[in-house]
Amino acid sequence: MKIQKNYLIKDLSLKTGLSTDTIRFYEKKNLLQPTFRGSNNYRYYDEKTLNKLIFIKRCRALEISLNEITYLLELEQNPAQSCSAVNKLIDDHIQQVTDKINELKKFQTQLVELRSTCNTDSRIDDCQILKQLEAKSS
Amino acid sequence: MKIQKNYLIKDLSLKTGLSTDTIRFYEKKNLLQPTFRGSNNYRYYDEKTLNKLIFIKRCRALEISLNEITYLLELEQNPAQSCSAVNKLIDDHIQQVTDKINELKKFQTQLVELRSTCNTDSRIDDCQILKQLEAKSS
DNA sequence: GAAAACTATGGAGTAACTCCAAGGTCAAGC
DNA sequence: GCTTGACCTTGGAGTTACTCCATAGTTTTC
Repeated sequence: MKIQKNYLIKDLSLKTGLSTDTIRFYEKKNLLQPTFRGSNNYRYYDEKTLNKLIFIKRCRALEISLNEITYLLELEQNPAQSCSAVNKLIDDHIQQVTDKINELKKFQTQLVELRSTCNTDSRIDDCQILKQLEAKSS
Repeated sequence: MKIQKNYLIKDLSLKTGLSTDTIRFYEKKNLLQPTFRGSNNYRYYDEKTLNKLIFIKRCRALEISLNEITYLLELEQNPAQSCSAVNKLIDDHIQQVTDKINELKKFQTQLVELRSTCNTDSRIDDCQILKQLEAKSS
């Protein structure tokens, strides 16, 4: 026999490290609902919602978007299905992260090269960095 | 003797590849102003603004923020000053990019590891990916 | 019985745009 | 002269994932 605990929003906040604002924001985005509202209109939550929030937090820590999380939560509703969709989502996300890393590395290279063209002693009107960023229309 | 050309916003758009919406947006953000307004209230620009837009576009291509660009444009107003502030801005920006790359690499590693725990044949309720993202409260 | 600590709602602000609607202007073709 | 199309204007909403604030009601603590 399991004892059903009810949590106020602050309890969830303390247990998850997410702010109450964030939890209410997730509700507005339809990621979760309070189990019920008290007569004072306060939100009350159960253990399941706590676990859901922990799930969301772990996903966010991997930069998985709220839309992607919504999709994962939907998938969890069909326990008998193959988890290929989960795998695909993670694969896609890995690809996104990889693409972003490559893009940033390109910027990094260009920036370092740009930076190397100037030394601190120059005057602004002689700054090679600014010169290179400016137009060479001819 | 230099011939002074006037451009409409569409001309700048075609020459820079930035949308007219973006150019108006930059104006709202105080990065630039039209040289004058016609009697029809149309914006007219000169060559200097065109060059400024090219400058902004090149900075944006390196993910330099509009705030940082504003600062660079201010620095250009003082040609006699040392360009150490420019160097510092670029150095800081390189650091930001580097930090972001490292963060993403961490995500990448964690995601690849997470992904490796599951194969496509599993059922959702047996999916190791979801299991690991869920709470282990005990 | 008052103050502190909680709850609620709604709205604004962040970054850098993009898209849209409603309406005015201008040049070309007939 | 008139229509058509391609411009131009402004203002506001939508995107992502929150965060912060004001205002107001409730509950707990001293």
